[in-house]
Amino acid sequence: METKGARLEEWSQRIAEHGGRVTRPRRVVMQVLLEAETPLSPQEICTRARRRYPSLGLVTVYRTLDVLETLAVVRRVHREDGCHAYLPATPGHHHLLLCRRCGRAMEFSGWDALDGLIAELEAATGYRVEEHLLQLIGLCPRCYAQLKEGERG
Amino acid sequence: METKGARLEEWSQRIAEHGGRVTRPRRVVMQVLLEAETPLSPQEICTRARRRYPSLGLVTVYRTLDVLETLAVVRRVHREDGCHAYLPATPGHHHLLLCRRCGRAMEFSGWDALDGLIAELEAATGYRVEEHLLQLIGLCPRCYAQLKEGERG
DNA sequence: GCTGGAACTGAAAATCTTTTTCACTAAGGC
DNA sequence: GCCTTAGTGAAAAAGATTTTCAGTTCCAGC
Ligand SMILES: [Mn+2]
Ligand SMILES: [Mn+2]
Ligand SMILES: [Zn+2]
Ligand SMILES: [Zn+2]
Repeated sequence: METKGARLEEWSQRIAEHGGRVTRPRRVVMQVLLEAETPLSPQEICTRARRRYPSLGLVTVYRTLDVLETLAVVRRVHREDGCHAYLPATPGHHHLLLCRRCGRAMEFSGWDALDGLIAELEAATGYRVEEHLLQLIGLCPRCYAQLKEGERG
Repeated sequence: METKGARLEEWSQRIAEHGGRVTRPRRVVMQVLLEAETPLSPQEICTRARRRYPSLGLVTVYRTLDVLETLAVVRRVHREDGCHAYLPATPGHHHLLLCRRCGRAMEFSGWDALDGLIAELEAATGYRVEEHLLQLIGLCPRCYAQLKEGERG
């Protein structure tokens, strides 16, 4: 498993390669994202980042998220109650497993049995499928255990 | 296949059962949704509905969408460029097939080979999966044909 | 059919979120 | 270290959604 520091370094390099500058505000935003246990909204990112760098502007958070999204190192999470929370993205195509109780998110892949199903659907409908969005919502092991306990009393 | 009128009637009944009133503004919003070829934003719904009922307030569109979403007769579509377009939902659990060119959307179901895959994932991760969001994005047959034609000259 | 009262409506204002503008700052190649 | 230019933060603007409120309309009960 990759350390936080290594990923920060990696993201910084990606920004530089892309012709961008690695500034202090950007570094702080990246750190907050990398340390988060759950997806965070721009507002939440700003609040947390200001604990370390109080003069940070919310505008810069938005701009940094744009950059990171372009570089595909962060991903947006879609939920019924709002779709503007961001998560570090491991490279490549991934799906998301979300805990509805604690908010924890987990990426997974290597699961493209989905591909066979998509092929079937293409044959049946005439549609050409290019990409997909798959998110599973439920309970993480920890929250599931806690809820079962609660039921007992 | 169910007619538009029949579905309007059905939605109205659902509202009444739920203790709500079937008012003229609500009926107009429902009609617009039922006639749409693509998912529509609240703003778009309002514009179209005003052609028939000019005094309609945008607020009422928001409120009506809330009601219809609660009754699960409309569904929100999630896209990278925004997640606030609404679509009539056929009852039960469904997935979405979206055309990235013309915007047309198509629900599909009866496809829960996905269930087997979810069971595997639960075993592997310890997560308990309760619901999921699956949207496939690509080209509808019509748009695919047109694009291929365009390539030729 | 009327009527009374609660549900619903639209305008305006308030609130939130995101984008734009602009004068100033600081990365980082030289 | 210096220079250029990308990036920054404050403020304002633009957009989206929610709240408030006085007036209207639906419809259950007569
Ligand atoms: Mn996939
Ligand atoms: Mn399904
Ligand atoms: Zn979404
Ligand atoms: Zn199409």
